[in-house]
Amino acid sequence: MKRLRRTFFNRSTLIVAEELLGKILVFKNHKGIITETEAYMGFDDPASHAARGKTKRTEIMFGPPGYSYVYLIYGLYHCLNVVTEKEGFPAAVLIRGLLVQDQKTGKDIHLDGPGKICRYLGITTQDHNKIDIVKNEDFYVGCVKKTLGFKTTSRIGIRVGQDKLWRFVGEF
DNA sequence: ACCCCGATCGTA
DNA sequence: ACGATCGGGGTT
Repeated sequence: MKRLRRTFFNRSTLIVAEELLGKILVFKNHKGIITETEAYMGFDDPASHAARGKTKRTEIMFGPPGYSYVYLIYGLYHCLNVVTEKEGFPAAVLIRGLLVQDQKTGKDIHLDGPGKICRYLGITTQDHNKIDIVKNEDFYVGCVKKTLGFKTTSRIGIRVGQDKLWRFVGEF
């Protein structure tokens, strides 16, 4: 499958978040259609982990685009992001929705939530943080010709930064 | 060393 | 509405 290159991720995070809708996430033997994303970017976004500067956890968000950022939330769940924008500007897109076909049952499963996605795919901070998904053989985003319609809303699960409509929900 | 809190999810 | 569960990051 043709895959997204670094130039795709080296753009405005809002554009990347929107255009990731309908693309295919490939992880090992799994494939799924991305149905929901959120943007986190810059120093004026209080909901972003990286808004108050670089730390050991968030340094990947300051790095070059096209890398995974996987973090543990509430001590229980992992969340997958893809780093966006030029090196030095902290930004990433959170993958919140994925439509997969279960390999045992053949049934469609809508993984609606970032924790569910990582749990289903087996993505962890320990094993899958800071991976270059532009180069990796079994962790990348594939191109798709179709683009989905979408809506924007405020982001889920945050207390600050709710004024920004940076959640992108695909219509499929 | 200590404390608070969180980009969630399942159950009630 | 709430508890589970733990690492990050700021403060002492």
